[in-house]
Amino acid sequence: MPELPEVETIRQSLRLGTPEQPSILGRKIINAELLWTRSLAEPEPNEFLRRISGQVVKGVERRGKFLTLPLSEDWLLVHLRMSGDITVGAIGEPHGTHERVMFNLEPGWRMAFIDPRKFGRVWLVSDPQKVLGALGPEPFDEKLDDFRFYQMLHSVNRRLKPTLMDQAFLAGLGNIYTDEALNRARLHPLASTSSIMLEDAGRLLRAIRETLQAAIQRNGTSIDWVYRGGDFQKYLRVYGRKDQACPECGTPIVKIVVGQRGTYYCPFCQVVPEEMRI
DNA sequence: ACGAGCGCCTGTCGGC
DNA sequence: TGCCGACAGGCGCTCG
Repeated sequence: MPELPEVETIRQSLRLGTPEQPSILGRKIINAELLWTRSLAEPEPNEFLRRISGQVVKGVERRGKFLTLPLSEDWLLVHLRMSGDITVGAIGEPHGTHERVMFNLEPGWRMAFIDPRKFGRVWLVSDPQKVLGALGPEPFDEKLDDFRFYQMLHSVNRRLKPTLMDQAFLAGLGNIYTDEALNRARLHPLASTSSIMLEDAGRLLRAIRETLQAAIQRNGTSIDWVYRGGDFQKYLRVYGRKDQACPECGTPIVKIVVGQRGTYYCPFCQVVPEEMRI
């Protein structure tokens, strides 16, 4: 499920609460339960359980695809990877099937880290930079302007899509929104970063921001059994739409593999890069 | 510096 | 119906 818009949606629901559940802000963590040990990245289980008990949730923030919760003493960091989710419910309600870490909160609530595929990870650290330090800029960072983005693209020499998905380059894009943004910007996923003109870079940056903003407004994308309640899947232009008409020109969407990931694009709007033509 | 391949996991779907 | 491979929103590692 989770790329930046889905993590942002979860962040907002945890921070503000919903009609069914309260905000976790200001709540004390009575204790935690580790139901799948490998979901914990660090510290060791015993230290984790001891250290987290009694800490208060001071904030609910996000950095890239990480959920970052400042606690009274440490930082609780969560990465949902492919199938993670976080829910809040009343203590005493029946347990769900894929709960991996449970946080019991005062008074009578619990926050569950749920993760069917078990790829997600939780950290409890005093210095979040230890985990987040290598991340690239946030897509909405005001200091990130067209020229700076152009410079970034020219500081590497690789294919556009793997570059945009590299969290050290830019934090937050995953497989879906990269394809969507590239389509919006009319750029081919295999185009070389060094072939990008300043105008292309500006268009791509705007496309990334518009795509993410629209997805956040729809509460993210829900596909298959990994369901969060968002409905941006109704507005996807290319992702998962092989052989269907491009919303811009009607040309059937093509699926290829780039960096081992399914990649969808319009062969008419997103022109095959110069260097790949024979 | 970059890309391919693989491991980590469970669930779903399409084809036979 | 049942089985089996392909595939899935991510990322870290090794090896060329």
